[in-house]
Amino acid sequence: IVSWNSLLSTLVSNGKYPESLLLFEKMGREGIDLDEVTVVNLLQMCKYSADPIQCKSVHGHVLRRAMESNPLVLNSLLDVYARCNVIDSAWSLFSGLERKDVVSWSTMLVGFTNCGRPDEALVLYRSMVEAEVIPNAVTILNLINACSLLSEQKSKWAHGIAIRKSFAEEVSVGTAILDMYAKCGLIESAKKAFNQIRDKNIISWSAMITAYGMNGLTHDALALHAQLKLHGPKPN
RNA sequence: CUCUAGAAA
Repeated sequence: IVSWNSLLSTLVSNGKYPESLLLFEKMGREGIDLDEVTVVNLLQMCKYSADPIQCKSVHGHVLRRAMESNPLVLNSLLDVYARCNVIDSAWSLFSGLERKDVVSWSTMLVGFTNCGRPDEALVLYRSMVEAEVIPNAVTILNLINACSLLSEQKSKWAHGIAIRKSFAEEVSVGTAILDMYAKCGLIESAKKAFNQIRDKNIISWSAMITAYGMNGLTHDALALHAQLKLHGPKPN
């Protein structure tokens, strides 16, 4: 089963969607028992093909095999529902969870944001705090993204949270903050956020460069690009 | 030896 799973996993991560489906059917024919790893791999493939029907059928397997206790399975399922235009299914699954971890909450947060309901993402964040779940860098990142769609006020509020939890100098969070300000046209704030990032990577640099570009500061964009070539990080 | 959420373009 482990070798089947690892084969399936490589197919899925290379985007070989039809091939993985074939492999899956073959597993069925050979009488291989699906375990939770198989299911998670299948869900990954559903999410790249954004296929709610497939997703339902995998959900069926989950129920049939009593895998509802595996958080990895549930969280992947949640994620797939959340991005297959069936946010409501995601929500009802989420509400039914007895044990929600940071990943469940964060997944739900992105779900709302991607569905164009960032206000509900904020409401969700508040419930998360009430539930005393500790947010991590990913959570904050998603919160920032939600706020960047709302208002400048909310954005600053989210930035404040990032600072209070000392996530502001984390690369990924810092880059999100930078980008958020860039989209509001607050180029100075974006620049400050950029400078506060500890270990800038390619993504932070290119975010800053396009930030200048978006605000018509072509000269600064080019200057930064030159600096990047001098002492910027290597692509990774 | 296999599995879940996250940032720029």
